[in-house]
Amino acid sequence: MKEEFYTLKGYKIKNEEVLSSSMEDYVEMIYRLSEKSEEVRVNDLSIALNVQPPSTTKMIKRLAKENYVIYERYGCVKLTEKGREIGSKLLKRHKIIYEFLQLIGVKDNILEQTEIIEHAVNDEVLKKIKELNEQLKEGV
Amino acid sequence: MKEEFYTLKGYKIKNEEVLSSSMEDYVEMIYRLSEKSEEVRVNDLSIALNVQPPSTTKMIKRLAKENYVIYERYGCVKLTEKGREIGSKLLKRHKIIYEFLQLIGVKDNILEQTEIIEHAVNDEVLKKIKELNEQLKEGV
DNA sequence: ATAATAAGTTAGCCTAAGCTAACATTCTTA
DNA sequence: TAAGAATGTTAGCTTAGGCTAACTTATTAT
Repeated sequence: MKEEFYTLKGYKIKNEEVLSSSMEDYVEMIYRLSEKSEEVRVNDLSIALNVQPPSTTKMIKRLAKENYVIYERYGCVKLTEKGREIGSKLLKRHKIIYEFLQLIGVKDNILEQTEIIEHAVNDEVLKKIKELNEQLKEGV
Repeated sequence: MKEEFYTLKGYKIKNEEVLSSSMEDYVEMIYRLSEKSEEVRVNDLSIALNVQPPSTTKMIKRLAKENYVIYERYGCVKLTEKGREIGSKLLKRHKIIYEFLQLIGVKDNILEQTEIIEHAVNDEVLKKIKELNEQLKEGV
């Protein structure tokens, strides 16, 4: 089997990935915020993601067009069933990566590293890391 | 300490990262190719990275401007000292991630996953994963 | 030595995802 | 209930990093 290298962008295109990293960030955060307050608004999201409101508006529109959220101007953001499923999956993924980093002894910027790495792992890798976490916890 | 979330792009900006993921891909590949043939040309790189030649030309110019490579039109690409150091580091990083994925039993698309994940880990995480690899190899 | 081919460059387009400035809407409170 | 504050939207800019089409330069083979 020939080795095939791609630039990162190349993989994105090649995989016709459903959600971009940014989209994932927004969906994951909407999911988080939904757990606390029924009302998720553009402003909350912007603050939570350290982004300016126009960026959020733009992304929300896109997510709405692709049926991850329901939204109407000046209203509040609600995940669709599809969005909720993905959000839940993304949050689990986040927690697994976070735990992994803790278990291997990473000390600095764990949250930041989690946020960066989580977008990079596919289902199989995530599953293996999850199993590894269990092993690491046993062998305390 | 307050939790701070950023979108991926947010981290990129925040960290004023020296090399973007794409730049890393190019430098790493130039380094790889340099190991085999003294002559690294735009075309070789384009093929190796699955990218069209104009993309390579553009990136090479950028890398030259930022002193990672030396290049003159229609010539061949050479890493500077700085570029070589980084290339070597990137290649090591690649190998560590690749080995990690093998060790935890990932079977599908290991190379692709490596290429994606490698850009996401910082020095500390890499060090911890490297140590973990050693442990995992011991406990065969 | 010239014609054909291969390699490289330039110009200009596209998309994603940020941003600011300016405007619109909604909420709050005197 | 009207004014001011807060929130949200629109328009349009920016940058990175792809792409194609068209052109230029270099190499190879007759």
